[in-house]
Amino acid sequence: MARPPRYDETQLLDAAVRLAAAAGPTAVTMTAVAKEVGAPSGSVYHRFPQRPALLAELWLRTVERFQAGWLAALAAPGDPVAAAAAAARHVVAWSRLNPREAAVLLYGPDDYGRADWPAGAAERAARGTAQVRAALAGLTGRLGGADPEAVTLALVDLPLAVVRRHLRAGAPLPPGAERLAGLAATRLLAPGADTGA
Amino acid sequence: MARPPRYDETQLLDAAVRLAAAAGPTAVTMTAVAKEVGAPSGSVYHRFPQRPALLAELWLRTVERFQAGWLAALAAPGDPVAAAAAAARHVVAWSRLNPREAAVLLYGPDDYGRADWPAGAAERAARGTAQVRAALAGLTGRLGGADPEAVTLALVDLPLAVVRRHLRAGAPLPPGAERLAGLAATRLLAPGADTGA
DNA sequence: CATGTAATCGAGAGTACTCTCCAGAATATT
DNA sequence: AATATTCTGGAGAGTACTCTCGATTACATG
Repeated sequence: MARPPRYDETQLLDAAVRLAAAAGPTAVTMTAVAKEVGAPSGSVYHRFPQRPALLAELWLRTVERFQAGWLAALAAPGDPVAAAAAAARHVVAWSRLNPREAAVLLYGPDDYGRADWPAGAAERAARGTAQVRAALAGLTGRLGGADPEAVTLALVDLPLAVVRRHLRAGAPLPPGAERLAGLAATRLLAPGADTGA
Repeated sequence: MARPPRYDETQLLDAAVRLAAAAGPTAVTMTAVAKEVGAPSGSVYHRFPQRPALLAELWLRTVERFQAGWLAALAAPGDPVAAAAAAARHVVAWSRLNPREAAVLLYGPDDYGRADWPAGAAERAARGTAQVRAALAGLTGRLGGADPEAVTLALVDLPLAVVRRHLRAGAPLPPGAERLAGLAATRLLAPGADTGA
């Protein structure tokens, strides 16, 4: 018994992703989102009571979509080094398929105003990072005493580094990017040489 | 024959670095810089006619300080892999010594409003990146046909990745960070396995 | 068709920032 | 001491954005 929505949450968040990818988190103003979808600003406030709520949802939706595939890639049984390489390659492959969402992730939650997020959002973010931490710890164990710093680097930060400059420039990823990320992860975690302590 | 300056450029830029490191480029407003040094806003405009001029100088001064040491580390004669590792380690060591300036570099020039920079600034930035590109090309040659993508990754993006999450969190770098960056660069560029093409 | 409900629409108040302008203050030189 | 010169200090106009609020619209149900 109600008027049907004309601008739904998904539509507004998609617009926010475009804005953030093009010009960074600060470009995601309520006014800009409204203009992007052709709505008056009041309609945006109907979905998201304040700007921090929109930014939180923008960040969380994106990061959760990303993590789902990453965790799946990492969960592959068998050789842990191969699983690590698969996860590293996944980061690049996902970025290639979703360049705008990947560009969102090049910034950190603080850049999306985490300090002002509504109550539930902080916990949702914590759950996500806890999952990632657990997965990293699990792999560290399977690798038999590797440096946790090296593991985090190989599986998360390094593949993002492969992708970063291209995404920032709005350029397509080079053909060998997945392979480079996988190779770097493999070499970094391969047994036989100590990875520090 | 003039009144002595009370707020000089260096002082204002140092304040800008603190603000940018603490809360990102957008926190560097003219008002905030003025408040940080205890001056009225007019005094800031006396040194920098517009905000983009201040942001440009903030970026360029920081990046040039960084590049000087990096280029020196890379220029070491002898084994190119060792030179690469030295450059990678340098990135981490410099970040450890200058965490606030390093935090500035975690963002890109676009985040500092490059599109609005005054005339000379764009050229200064271009000169810097040209030097870096030349150095990277030189090392690629000395390595004998390595993948340029891999070289850039090993010497620049990867060490920044080692350092990024800690700097963003405002946390000190872990003790083994230099070693990890050097190790990763060495393994990535070591001869004997193909690095893609 | 009448009614209830959720959504839209847009004007406008409040706030923060950029930038202008100019009177006055502090020095070096003559 | 007078003068020229550079800088400070602060008020205020213009602009962009956040958020509020009430009137209005469109649909589902009985």
